[in-house]
Parts: sequence; C-alpha cells; structure tokens
Amino acid sequence: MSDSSASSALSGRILGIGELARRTGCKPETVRYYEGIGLLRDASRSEGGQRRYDEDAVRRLTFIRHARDFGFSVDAVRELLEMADHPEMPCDEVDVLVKHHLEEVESRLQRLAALRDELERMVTQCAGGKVESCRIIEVLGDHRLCLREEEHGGAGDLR
Amino acid sequence: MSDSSASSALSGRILGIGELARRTGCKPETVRYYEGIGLLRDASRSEGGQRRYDEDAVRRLTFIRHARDFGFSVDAVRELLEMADHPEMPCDEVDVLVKHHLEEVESRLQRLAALRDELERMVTQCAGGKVESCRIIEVLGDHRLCLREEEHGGAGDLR
DNA sequence: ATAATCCCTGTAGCAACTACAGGTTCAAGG
DNA sequence: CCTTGAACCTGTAGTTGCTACAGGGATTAT
Repeated sequence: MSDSSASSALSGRILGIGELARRTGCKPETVRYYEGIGLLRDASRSEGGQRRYDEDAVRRLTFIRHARDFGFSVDAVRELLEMADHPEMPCDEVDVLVKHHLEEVESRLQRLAALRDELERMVTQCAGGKVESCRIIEVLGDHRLCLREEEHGGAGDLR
Repeated sequence: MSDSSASSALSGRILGIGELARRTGCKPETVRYYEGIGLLRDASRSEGGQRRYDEDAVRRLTFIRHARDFGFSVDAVRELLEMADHPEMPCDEVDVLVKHHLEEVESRLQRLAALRDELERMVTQCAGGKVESCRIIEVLGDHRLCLREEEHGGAGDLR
C-alpha cells in the first residue's frame, strides 16, 4: 500500500496461496477469485506454475478482506484500493465513499430494527395454541395486522 | 390459507399472472419462479396454456411475499406455508422458527451497529488531507486500529 | 382481420464467493 | 533418486432469490 518499496528485500518471505489465505483469513479459492476479478494483481509464479506471494500481497489482501468485512462491495473495495495506491492525492473521494456507505448502513439498521420490533410483537402475541389461532400465521397472511403499513421497508437487501 | 373452502364460488374472479402479480406486489417472473420452486402450486391453465388464478392464489402469494418481506428465507417460507396449511396442528414449530429468525435479526442488528460505530469513528477521525495521511485508509489497512479486534463479526451476511 | 397486449418456455445474468473434478507440482522422508 | 502426500492448478457449476431477456404463441379490442 503506502510503502511498496523496501519490502521484498527485507522481510522477503515467499508464500504459497494456502499460507497467504491462512494469514488473511480467507480461502485459496477466494484469493484466485480476487485475482480473477482484478482486485489482486496477477501473482508471479513458480517454475511449475504455482502462485507465489510476498508481504505486499499480504497487506493488499488484508486491506481487501478488511474492507469487505466493513461491508463495502467489491466495486467499492476496488475504488478504495485505487485510492490507497495513490497516496499523494486528496482523500475527499475516500470520505465520500465511506460516508455514503455509512448512510446505507444506517438505513439498513433502521429497517432491521423495525423488522425486529414487528417480529417481537408477533412472538409475544402468539398464545401458543393451534396454528389456526396462531397470531404469527395470521399476521403473515394479512398485511393489515402490521403496525407499519408500508411493507417493513420491503426488507430488500438488508446487508 | 385457513379458509380454502368457500372462495372460488363467492368472489370467483379469475386472474391472469400479470394481475396476480400486480395485486401482490411482485412480477410475473417471480410468480413463475415461485411455482417452479414449489412455493405456489402449479396453476390451472386456460385453453391456450396461460396460467389462471383465483383469490386463494392471491392469499397464498400475499402470505409468501409478506413472509419474505419479514426476511424469512424461501426455505423458511416453505415451512411456514406447510404449517399454515395444517391449522389443526399446534403452532410450536411456527414459534420456534420465528424466534430463531428473530434471534438472527437481533444478531445482525448488533453486528451492523458495531459496523456503524466503526465507520463513524473512521469518518470523524479523518482530517481530510491527502490519502497518505487518511485515517480511513489507514484503518482499512491495519486491523489493529479497530476498536473491536475480532473481525467486526466478519460482516458475513448481514441481511 | 389485425394490432396491441399479454403470456409462454427456456436460458442467462446479478453478488460474492464456494465446491468440486481431474490433473500437476512441491517438499520431505526413505 | 524416488516416492508419497499435501498443496496447488484450471475450469466449471452451485449457492440465494430473483430479474431480464429472446423468440415465440394467446387474448382482447378495434
């Protein structure tokens, strides 16, 4: 990332894909997938054609996994990487991207909270008899029994 | 659902797939999809082979859409439908399923809230200079800068 | 009769991986 | 040096829950 210079010389351990994966908390398949979609640059290869990695790759993949853990889409990660690769540029765009993501997370939070409330209401209202008198089934079958008329946010994509 | 008897006789309007879709807030493709995966039973057909629906289908599809809006997986909806189709049985299983879902929603809520906090922290800590000194990029690149050591819940599937 | 909708099937695509199958390479032990 | 077993390779298909065609046939209104 910010220091792509003196690294292969210093702590120059060379890793196979499995060890890289282990050290970054993902699977070899995922590493290959990231290479395939261009998040990781094409790895150098051993004589026999196996991928070889250095500490730079560990850093880059750590960044990627970390950003993904934060819920950023792969496209967003691509942009974040692009920015991280250009340290001299202003970080306005980083800010915008992250703030936008934050807004999305907040809206998901609200919808999810509304969902939880409705589910809780359903559960507490069920007396525990037969299905025919079950409040839960009733609520699911009849939209009018919900507190929030407008479809709970549609629940579409609450990630 | 609970009253599958006197309906086709009374308000016996017959619908095409488009109108059914409109009345339940989804698309014809989705209706066909639900039929394909067995959530909706195979529809009767017109002479020319087009699907024809009655009010029962409207109710069933409403139930499905509603359950999906509540965030239940298709498999869970399948089970809920199965239960709704047997009104004389006890509703314990419904309860279990919904409570389980509620727990999942609550855990997602917590992880999402932690995520939001971390994102907020990142945003407020960024002074707004160049990328090389951007706190956001820094945090993304270095796990140790997070408040919560263990990977924010992995963020895996926060739906 | 004819146009404008509707509807049909079947397939491919989205995100972001994961899971094989069937074959090759590597590193260590004998 | 040779063998074994683990790790690795490519390429394809599966996952979830739909959505979007393409290339036709059916229905309905004029």
